[in-house]
Amino acid sequence: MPEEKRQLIEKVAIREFAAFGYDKAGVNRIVEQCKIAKGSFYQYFEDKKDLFLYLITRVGEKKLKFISPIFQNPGQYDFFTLIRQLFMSGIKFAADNPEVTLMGNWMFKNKSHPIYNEMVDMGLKNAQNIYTGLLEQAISRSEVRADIDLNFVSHTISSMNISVIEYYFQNVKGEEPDIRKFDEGIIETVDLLIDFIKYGIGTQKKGGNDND
Amino acid sequence: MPEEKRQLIEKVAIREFAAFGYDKAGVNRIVEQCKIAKGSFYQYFEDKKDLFLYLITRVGEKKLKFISPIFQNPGQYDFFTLIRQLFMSGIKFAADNPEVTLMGNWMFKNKSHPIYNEMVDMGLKNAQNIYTGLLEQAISRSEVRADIDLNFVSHTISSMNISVIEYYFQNVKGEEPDIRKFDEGIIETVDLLIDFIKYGIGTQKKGGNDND
Amino acid sequence: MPEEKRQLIEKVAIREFAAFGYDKAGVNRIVEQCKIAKGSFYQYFEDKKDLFLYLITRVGEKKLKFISPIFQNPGQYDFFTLIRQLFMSGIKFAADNPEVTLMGNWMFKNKSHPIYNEMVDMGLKNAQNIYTGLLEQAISRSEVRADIDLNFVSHTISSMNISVIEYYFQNVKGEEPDIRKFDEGIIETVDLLIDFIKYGIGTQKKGGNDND
Amino acid sequence: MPEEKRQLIEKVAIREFAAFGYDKAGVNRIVEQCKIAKGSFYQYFEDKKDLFLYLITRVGEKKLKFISPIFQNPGQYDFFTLIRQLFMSGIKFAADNPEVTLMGNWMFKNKSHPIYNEMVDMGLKNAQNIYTGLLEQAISRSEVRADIDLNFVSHTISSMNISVIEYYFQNVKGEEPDIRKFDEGIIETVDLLIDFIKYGIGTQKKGGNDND
DNA sequence: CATGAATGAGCTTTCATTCAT
DNA sequence: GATGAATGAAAGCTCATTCAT
Repeated sequence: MPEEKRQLIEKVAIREFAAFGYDKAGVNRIVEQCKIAKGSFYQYFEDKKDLFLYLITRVGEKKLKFISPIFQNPGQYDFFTLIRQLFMSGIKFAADNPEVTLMGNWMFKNKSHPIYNEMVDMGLKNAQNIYTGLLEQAISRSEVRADIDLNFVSHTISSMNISVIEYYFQNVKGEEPDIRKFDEGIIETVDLLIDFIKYGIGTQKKGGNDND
Repeated sequence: MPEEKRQLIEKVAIREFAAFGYDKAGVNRIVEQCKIAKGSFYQYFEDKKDLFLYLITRVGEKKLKFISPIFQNPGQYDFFTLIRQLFMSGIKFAADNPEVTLMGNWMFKNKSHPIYNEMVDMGLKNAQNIYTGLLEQAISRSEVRADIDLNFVSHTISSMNISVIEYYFQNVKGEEPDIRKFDEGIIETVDLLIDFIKYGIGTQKKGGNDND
Repeated sequence: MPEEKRQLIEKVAIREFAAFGYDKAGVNRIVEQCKIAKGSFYQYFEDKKDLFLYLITRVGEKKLKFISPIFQNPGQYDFFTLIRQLFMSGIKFAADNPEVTLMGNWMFKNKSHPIYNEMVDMGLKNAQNIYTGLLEQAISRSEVRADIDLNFVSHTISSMNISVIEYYFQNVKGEEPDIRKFDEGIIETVDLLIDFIKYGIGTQKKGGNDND
Repeated sequence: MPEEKRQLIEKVAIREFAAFGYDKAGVNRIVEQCKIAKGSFYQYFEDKKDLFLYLITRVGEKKLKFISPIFQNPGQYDFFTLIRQLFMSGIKFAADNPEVTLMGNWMFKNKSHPIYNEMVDMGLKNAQNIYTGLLEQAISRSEVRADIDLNFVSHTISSMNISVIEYYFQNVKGEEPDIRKFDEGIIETVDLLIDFIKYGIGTQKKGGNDND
């Protein structure tokens, strides 16, 4: 399969899955937009499922490459700075690749869909695992309270990651694409969220350990 | 429509929508499981959409009735106690009505689906609005920091609500239904989450205002 | 079946058949509008066909009664005066009973429909037969040329009868129901048609018999 | 779509629409008779409506091509000769293409059907317009009386055109297809009709011009 | 390898008719 | 007699997948 055609199919198919979700996405529409024959499509990909899993894999790689610079010197940042950077690049990635993001979010939100299990069987890690690792490190460095449930907190932070991206999509939809304006607004929002994660939203200081 | 049959259809249809989502849910499967004729179904409901919206309405009513005791004396609890109770009864409701919950969550996670707009056109409120109101009150009482973005925080707490329910479903799926065990585990989890929301997960006290 | 209910069903059913034709007419809609039970309907009538044929019969009787005065002294009028009167009362009947007329016209225009044969098997005469009789008499009185094909001319005049009614329906649709205006316009139109039938539309006199 | 199959579908579908009308015509029956899969049908045509409108267009073209020679030298014939030729070729066309004709007549007789408007929106002319133009010309040439209602007469002649074709179908149905016999009989019938239109059927000459 | 016509099980929905109450 | 819930065949249409060319 020539590189050019592969990229075309990828682009069109991601848009399709992003717009309709896995079930309602149509092979017909994809091949029509790509102006390739249906038969050709089935020579490149076994079936719709194969295409989807291929794309999910590629998307994962792409996103990982996008955020990997953050992990080059993992020791030099504290946990909250790290996840701030992760959230920021997550949103930057979403802004640059909205369709890719929508597709990824669809998968995240449809973990009961049969195809989700097929995905995990392929060995794809999801973001949650990353947070679990970072949290363990942060606890060992005393940056994070030790009395948390690791799995639960990583799951929750993961949800917040998706949540903030969706919030962004909902609130900037239709606005003029002033990049600076976007940056300012979203930096503020992420900072609020990190603040939220770090300190909560209560006015009282935490429990009895304030006086220690 | 006799009460008995209405309940049967309701139960079967909720399971269907929960398992497959709106689009992939099949009227065929529903009538087969109910052992009623296809024609009978269409005497009870105009179409698939009608059934879905009817169920969503019923589910909303049911859930509202379930959590309404919390709002009987809204003044006597502080914000964090209130949302703790909301989360708790949300999870209790989810545990008692897993399919109903899955169906509700499907709707929550598919706000771009055409049927979502039809639902809001019917006047159904979603959970987020509740949080916005509670947060405003909490800020006026100085229970919550005033420098938060109301919409964003209510959106995030709403997501956490769903998130914790999903976490619960994933982690107790398959286990024996030992109610006591569940209660203990989930109380702990919710408390952790409320703690999370209230104080964050950082070991440091918030900013400079500790010394004020 | 009480008289009151019979008349209601008749009225509603005629409107239904007029609006949708035999095939698309719905028993559901009829019983809904009549506010009678479906079961009751099938106690009055064997099936949809039975209802239709009953109505067609009644309509035929009604129309015959309406135009019968014309035939009380058939000898006193010449052929063209008679059919002028027939056309006139046909249109008057159509104006007074538009739905009945539409239903009758549907049957006239769907002679290839299976139900048409069932109708003729019941022994219902159609208008064409009337014209055949009148034409025979007119020829014997030398009011009409003898070199015509009886069946063909009666068929054609019959078509014209329907045609003028349809023309009327199309051209007065939406106008205010000023009866006088209607009468004037339609009298003129019928006179033109009778003129048409009597003398044709050519400017030349017929053939060589002008010089006789 | 291969020519062979296109012709098969066309033929079968025209027969179906001719026999049952638009609403009762069944895609199922069509594909069964063509021995093609249902899916194939829907690759050729968007839906039933698309098929019908395609056929009506084709039929219109076919008929227009059939009668177009008549209009090559429109000036050389008087009005009555022209419509005689139109009627004659109309019947000839009907004899050669009975199903096509039945389908066209169905449309003519169902002007209140929703699909009729879709047809006129496509820009298809109906026969009536042709007669209006010819009549205007004929009046200016003093071949036709000037005191007629143009719309009404063209509408009536149009009806007669359909009427004569139906008369023909009814009276030759079942007879052996002796072309010569047909020709003789139908020529006679059309001549009678033209005579009818030209001079009417009265024995008296028209109005005051008898004494000229 | 490329093509796109062919496939057919599956979908949602309709409606005349029946029959137990 | 009255009722209306129950019926199920049949309709129009979709779409992932196959395969002969």
